[in-house]
Amino acid sequence: MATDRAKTRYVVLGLLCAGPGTGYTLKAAIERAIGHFWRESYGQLYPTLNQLADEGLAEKVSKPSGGRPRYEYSITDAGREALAAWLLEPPSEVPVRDELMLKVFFGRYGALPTLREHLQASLRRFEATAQQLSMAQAWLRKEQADAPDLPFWLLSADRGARVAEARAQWARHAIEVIENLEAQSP
Amino acid sequence: MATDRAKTRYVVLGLLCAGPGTGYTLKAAIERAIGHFWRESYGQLYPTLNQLADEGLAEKVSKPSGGRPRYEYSITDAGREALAAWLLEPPSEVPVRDELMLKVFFGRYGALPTLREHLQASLRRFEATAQQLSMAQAWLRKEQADAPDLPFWLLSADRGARVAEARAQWARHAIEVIENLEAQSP
DNA sequence: TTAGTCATGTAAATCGTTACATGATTGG
DNA sequence: CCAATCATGTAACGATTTACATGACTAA
Repeated sequence: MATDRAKTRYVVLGLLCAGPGTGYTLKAAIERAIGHFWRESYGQLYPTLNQLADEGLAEKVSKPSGGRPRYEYSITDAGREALAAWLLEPPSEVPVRDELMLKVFFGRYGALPTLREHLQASLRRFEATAQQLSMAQAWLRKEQADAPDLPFWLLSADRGARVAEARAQWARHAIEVIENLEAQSP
Repeated sequence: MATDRAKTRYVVLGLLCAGPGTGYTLKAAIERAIGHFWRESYGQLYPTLNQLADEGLAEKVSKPSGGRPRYEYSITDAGREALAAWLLEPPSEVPVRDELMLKVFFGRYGALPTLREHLQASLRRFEATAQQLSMAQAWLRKEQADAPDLPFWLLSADRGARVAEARAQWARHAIEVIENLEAQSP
């Protein structure tokens, strides 16, 4: 019974709107398209797919490729309705849990050089994300120019890029602050 | 056995470094000080406190106030060591799961006015957070001017303010985009 | 007197990751 | 032939939330 805290269902239904797919291809699609704000594991994905099929929100069709078992899922009308209903509900707040920030906040009880290294590693990741999402936007504008989903896809990439850029700027500032602290104390 | 994916332990240990507290006051401190990047429930907090006491990382002392039971916890040397050891480890990546973004990404399958309302509600929250954290920084500089933790506290508030500001700017842009789409289609 | 705050916990349910288990196909 | 990729799943464990249960103190 659709516990409804489980959002995996809607991720799957949303992606199936763009066309049928297997557990494997959906996993790849999640990483590629929404990986900057959502992730799923196979352990979550495969049971959810079977559950959606049981509930009639998706249709499961065996499409073996070679000797390999393969199940393709497509969305049903009931599935589209379930997705639309969920889209109407106000989104729940982000459950924020950022371990880097914890280590910054409690920074005084650790070693400054280590903290700086954590920050530098994070900065590299933030920069990579920001750049990757900027490129994604350019690619979308060029290659998906007439997809009806385009504005929504652009918006999500844009949000990712902006947040990553803000995080990167903050990290640069933080590294400076820590370096100053390092210089002041032996 | 310190499963070590459980970060609640370190949140508690870190806060106890600033002085002893009860489960209730720690919950309040988490919300006030690190609520913009971390949250805990009582269901997590109280068992963790007892566990830390069992392991000798915190000391539990009964301090009833009136007829009311009350347990004050303080950090031990072993607790400080455990915190310091954890601070050395590289932070794990943020497990990102942002429901608003999911609703934006799948926006085409829902109603535009509803999406706009979700965005407007989120914008208000982002603006509130940004403003609140800016004020927190000013307050910290004034009232905690000589706390040795000051730079670390400022850094975390700064990160929250920057990210919230970036999100707010994005939300304003997103609302515009959705309004344009609404104007274009009946 | 009543609402709000202070205060501590447990139990059930669920959510989610990680590790395990297996094996075919494809490109170099 | 070997590594990477395609492909599906389960089991165990652990993390986390939510609801429940209880009750004293305090200020308006």
